[in-house]
Amino acid sequence: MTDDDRVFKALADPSRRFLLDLLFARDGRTLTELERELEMTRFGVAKHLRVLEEAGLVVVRRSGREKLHYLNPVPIRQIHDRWIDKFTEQHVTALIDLKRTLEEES
Amino acid sequence: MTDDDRVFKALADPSRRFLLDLLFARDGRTLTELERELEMTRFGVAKHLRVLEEAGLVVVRRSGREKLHYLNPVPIRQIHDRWIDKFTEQHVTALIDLKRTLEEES
DNA sequence: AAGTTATGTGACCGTTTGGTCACCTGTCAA
DNA sequence: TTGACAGGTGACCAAACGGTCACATAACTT
Repeated sequence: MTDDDRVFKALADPSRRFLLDLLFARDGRTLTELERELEMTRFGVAKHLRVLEEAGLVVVRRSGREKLHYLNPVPIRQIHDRWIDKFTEQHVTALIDLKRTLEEES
Repeated sequence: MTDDDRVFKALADPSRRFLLDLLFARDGRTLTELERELEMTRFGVAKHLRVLEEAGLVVVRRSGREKLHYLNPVPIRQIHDRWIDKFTEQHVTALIDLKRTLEEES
């Protein structure tokens, strides 16, 4: 299993993406804290966090018996850079901004 | 199955990511042309392309009996924007550039 | 010390997924 | 019109994945 394989496999599950959303909104949460937000047993959440951690999408810091989880944006940016070059980036961001503007008007 | 679910599921397979790499290098290829680059039957490749197409990562244009495939960068950019805000983006790109520089020196 | 809180492990099971095959449709060229 | 070429469909099977459970370890509290 290669590094990037771990990253994409980790992102393939909606529960794990939701965990990233939670950490994007607020970093440094514990397993128990995150568990409350999902309709799933603690074991399930722990398993998902482990997958995210092994993919490098989440980094952890121990503090006593607690394990604090942080979002690591680097792998996400690398996905971006793999298929979007500097030149294309300008067009795409402009396109997305335009789309957003049009949707707000309607 | 939501839109973004389709995108992430599509990206979860290494063969499909390789197809995106091929189209990133050169757009507008046919199934037969792409098939030559993979060690897989035509049916397998067709199935993967279909998944990429349904996810909106690849768009197609018919030309007679040929089907030309193009890479669509928009969903990739949206993944980026989901977990990297404007502020963080600067730090992350700087970090990745630095990492690349250090690796080139060694 | 004893109870509570936070997290970790390995097994288990139903579902999904990757890849192949036999067979079929549509298009171009001689 | 006959054959070659480009692509599509539905069924099938082995392997991987999501989620749960019983059980276990470690740290804080009183």
